[in-house]
Amino acid sequence: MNIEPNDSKTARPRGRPRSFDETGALEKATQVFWSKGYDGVTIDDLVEGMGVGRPSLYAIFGDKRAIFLRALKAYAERKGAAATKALLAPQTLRDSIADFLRYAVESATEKGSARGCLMMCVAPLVNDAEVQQFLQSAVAGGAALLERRFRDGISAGDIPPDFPVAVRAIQVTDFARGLTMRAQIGTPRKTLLRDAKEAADLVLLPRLKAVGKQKL
Amino acid sequence: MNIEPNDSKTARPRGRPRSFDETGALEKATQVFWSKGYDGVTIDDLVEGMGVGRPSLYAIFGDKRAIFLRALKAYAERKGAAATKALLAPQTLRDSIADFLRYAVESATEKGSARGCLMMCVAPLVNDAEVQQFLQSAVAGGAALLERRFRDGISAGDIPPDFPVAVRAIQVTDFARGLTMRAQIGTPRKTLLRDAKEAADLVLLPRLKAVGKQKL
DNA sequence: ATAATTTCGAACTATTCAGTTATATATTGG
DNA sequence: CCAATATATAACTGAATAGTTCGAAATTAT
Repeated sequence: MNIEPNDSKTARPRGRPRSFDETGALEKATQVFWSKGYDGVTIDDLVEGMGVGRPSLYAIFGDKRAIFLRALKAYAERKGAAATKALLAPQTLRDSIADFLRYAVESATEKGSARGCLMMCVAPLVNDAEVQQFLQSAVAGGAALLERRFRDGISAGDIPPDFPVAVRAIQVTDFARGLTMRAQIGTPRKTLLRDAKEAADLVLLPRLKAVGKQKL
Repeated sequence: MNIEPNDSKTARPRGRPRSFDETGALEKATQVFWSKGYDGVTIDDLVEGMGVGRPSLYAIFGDKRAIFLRALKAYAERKGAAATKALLAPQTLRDSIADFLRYAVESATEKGSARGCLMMCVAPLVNDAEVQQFLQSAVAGGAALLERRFRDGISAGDIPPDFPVAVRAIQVTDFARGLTMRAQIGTPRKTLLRDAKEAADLVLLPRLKAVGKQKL
């Protein structure tokens, strides 16, 4: 049983060829963890879901923790790249923020995949220092990216120079988290897309002048 | 070993008295689930954490699922009552919203307890129809409560009559979710309290007039 | 062809875990 | 004090689980 397309260039290694693709197996592992949660996953779940035999799984990927870490990092890289693309595409600030949140909703409500998000809904419950540290830096990175986009918006004149970029960047990420969490518990995509749009509108509102704020 | 205060009135049942308090044991179960996640908890964890012997645990509470359901419902009632209190206390709308979000942050960063929230961070991962349904109604209830508070704010003149109450109510809950999730992954309470304050400010901003909105 | 190398498939082992059972203990009622 | 009742403690049982071992299979190098 040899599945490999064997892309010409790569000199084939010596022994029996693998019956699976390493990257593909990791993506399948992501789905397994995503749908069952870290602690809910057994090695047998991974064996079945990844299509990799038990001994190969241990030899090539290591134990559950190691598999999760690799899956998480690969997942974060994919999602991060997509989010960055949505955010930094040449368009108005409003469209960038709206696209960012829309992407969050869409990927959290994709058909064929578990709902929610591996990084927001699953990984935070993993009781492991390296996972937690990775999450912290991912969160910080996302906020930093958004802040940068807001600053570009000031340069472009889309928002006033006194726009509170740091605060609003965090607020966008909090909205993304809230929307994603609701996706996980079954809120329909349509509802979330509407809410994402409203959220984008809200975070783009400029500060009220002091006199107006007093009234509240 | 008899711990019961035995509050006079209650006629004592016949056999050997229990060495634990049922409500207290459930609160301890909440802590166990909260800190380890549903799937991460074993019966032995509950036996140790609740201070209830194994056979008594099965006889009185049932299996893990039953314990979780009772713990979740009791927890939701406590938190819901506290949030309602913060929200409906006689004060300005701004203070109500700010208190609501502040309470969310404080209870998600309490010392001695796991960080985050049983309903937002743990329960969504439980693969059980009754749990999911309970969460959905809890989410809807929270949003309805906030919407009511916003409407009262219109009556009181705190916000204009065209204030988008439904949208903003959902946005407050999304912020609460985002803040809670960040609490779980270790964001300091101080940071979150600041962000909660900013979030309250943001959701109270009135809609921009059409002419202003065009510019963005 | 044959040897060397790598993976695959299936079975094995020790451990952990859920749920139960048996016996001892504490209490009420007569 | 003795019977009845309810809980506590400890040990037991069968199933699930993690990680390993071993022979068969597929491939390359000679």
